[in-house]
Amino acid sequence: MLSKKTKYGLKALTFIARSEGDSPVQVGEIAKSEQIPQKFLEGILLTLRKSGILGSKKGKHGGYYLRQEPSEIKMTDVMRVLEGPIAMIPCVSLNYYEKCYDCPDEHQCSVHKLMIEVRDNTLQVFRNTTLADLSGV
Amino acid sequence: MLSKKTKYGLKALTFIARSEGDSPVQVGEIAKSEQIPQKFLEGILLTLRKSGILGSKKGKHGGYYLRQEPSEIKMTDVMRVLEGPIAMIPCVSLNYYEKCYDCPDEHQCSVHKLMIEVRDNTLQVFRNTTLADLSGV
DNA sequence: GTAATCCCTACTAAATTGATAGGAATAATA
DNA sequence: TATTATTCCTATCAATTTAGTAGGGATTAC
Repeated sequence: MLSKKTKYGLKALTFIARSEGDSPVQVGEIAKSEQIPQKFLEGILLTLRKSGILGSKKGKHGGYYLRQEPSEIKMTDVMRVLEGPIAMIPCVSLNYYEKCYDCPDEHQCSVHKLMIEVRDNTLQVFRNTTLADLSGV
Repeated sequence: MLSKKTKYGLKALTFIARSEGDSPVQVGEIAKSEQIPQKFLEGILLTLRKSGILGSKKGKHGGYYLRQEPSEIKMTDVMRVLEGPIAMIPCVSLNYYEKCYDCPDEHQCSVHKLMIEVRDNTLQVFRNTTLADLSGV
């Protein structure tokens, strides 16, 4: 299941991409428009900022803005920040690999083989999709 | 993340497929060989039996067996029984559709569009993979 | 009748999720 | 300088899910 965090994060990014203006976009504005609990969204945008996807401006008239063009922001990066590893199981994760304690030889593991395929297909989608595709910008 | 339940279930099915003999395969045998807690595995195999993928024989010399040839057992069915919906979000689920309470028009939702693509790609993998592919039988 | 096996229910500890609360730090502006 | 609006940070919490354990009933082979 996609977490609410990821869902809200994607919606917020889309909203920001569509609000391309001079001034940054405020959390309250996004929260209200997308029906997301504001305090929850605050934390999500903070995560996105710390990961380098968003920039922020503090204080009055502050808010968030994209650090790159929407067409440069790939879903692989966004999803890894929000949802974590793309692989469904650590033993096939490119970025968070971990051996299965119960698997003597993973090249003979049926689950491993299947999950490699799922991962590759999902990766292909995320690599070929940018925020521009999501937001229509 | 793939649950342990699903991982164990897939390994057990693979084991049973590879043990094609006259007599059914016993839980204890699978648990020992695949390093799965036996009581936990019992419940998983029960689920697979109730869903019609496995058959069982009770009593002494009892155990579990496949109801179809491995090449007839599709991953779509297995995954739905073990892991639940294949879609990452209910609003793109074919079998467990649910509207997002916060989404006025899902055809304009960026998350929706992305998750449809992921779902289609994952479905393609599961539709084209059978237990025979997993077990090499 | 005994032993082995599946079947079923109930329980539990730990982790995760989806928040909420309160306030510190910062910046614009009157 | 004081006020206000905003991001930033930490802590807490309730509900749910996950992974597993426990105990015993029902059924079958021998």
